[in-house]
Amino acid sequence: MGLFDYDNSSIDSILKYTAENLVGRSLYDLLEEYQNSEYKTYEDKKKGTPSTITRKEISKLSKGIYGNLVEELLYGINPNNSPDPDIPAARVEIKTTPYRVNANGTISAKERLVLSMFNFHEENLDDFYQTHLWHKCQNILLLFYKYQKTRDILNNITDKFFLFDWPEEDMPTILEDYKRITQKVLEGRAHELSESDGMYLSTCRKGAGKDKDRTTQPYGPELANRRAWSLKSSYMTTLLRTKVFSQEEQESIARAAQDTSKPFTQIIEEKLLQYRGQSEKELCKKFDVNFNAKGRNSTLVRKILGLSSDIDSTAEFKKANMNIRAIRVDKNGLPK
DNA sequence: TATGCACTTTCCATCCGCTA
DNA sequence: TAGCGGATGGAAAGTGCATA
Repeated sequence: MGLFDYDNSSIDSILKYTAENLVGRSLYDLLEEYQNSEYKTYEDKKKGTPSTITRKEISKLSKGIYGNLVEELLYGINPNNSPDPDIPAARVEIKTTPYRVNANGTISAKERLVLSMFNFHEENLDDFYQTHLWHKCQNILLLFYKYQKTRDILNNITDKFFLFDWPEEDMPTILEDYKRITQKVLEGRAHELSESDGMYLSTCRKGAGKDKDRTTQPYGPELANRRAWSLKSSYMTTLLRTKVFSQEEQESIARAAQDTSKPFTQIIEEKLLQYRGQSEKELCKKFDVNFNAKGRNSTLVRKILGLSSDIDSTAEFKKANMNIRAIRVDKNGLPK
């Protein structure tokens, strides 16, 4: 399937397109395809009119860069903060969210999933199915990527996707959570809301901290922190473990995380050998390392291994009793 | 049983881009 | 330009488990 080659009114088409065009690919791959395409938006592709707009660079420092880039590069949607779903015709909201692999090999959600802002004045406080939240997030296309602290985010690969359409068996709990939360607002206690109000559905704080970003509430005089609807990280973790990743996949991930069958040096050597034939200079360029800088070798090795700069203190290296400085890449990019 | 460590959860803070 | 929405990063506290 080519870029933007999906039917934006069909959930099945969107899922098929996602499976074929996103899973297993990095944002660098997507960016390359996007740059080579004459169409820059879904609308232009449908009209058959090559785009004339120049793509606006999104800062690498932007916190929402991953989600914004996926929407822009893969689905041809310009980043926005509309209260409507990202793909209105199919009522699909796209959310990217990280998961992490724990030291014991289990999978957890890195974070709660923030759904949409909770406007105390405008939100429907009686009927969940009449809320802005439901309007926007009825169908959520969850795109999961593995969280890696220091890795260049453009190298992240989306490895799983899941259409979250509010599982029937979870709805009684979610509706109870909704009641508990809205009851507080109806009683003028929006300022007392907490993430622990719900089992699955909750509200998390938004905006600046301290007293800098408080808002009024409809039934009480006290200013309350701005809040957003969210699915709790514990619920997201359960979702990952029961519905997103199969038992087999989890066992495989756990085995890989706990694989002690190979000496650590061998694992490292195998990683470095992927870059056989590339010079150190080429590798420095590829991994954005200053070729002329002191200590470039260790920086390069760290980047190749996708490990943090405080690597010498990480559990893996402690376990292996190794020091990164002992690893060298020669002028041909081979481990020595 | 006390202690330390790893993991999990909760909360706070901040940033960036878009819109009115 | 202020406010809003979407997102990430990190600190602190709670919990469970292994070990001495």
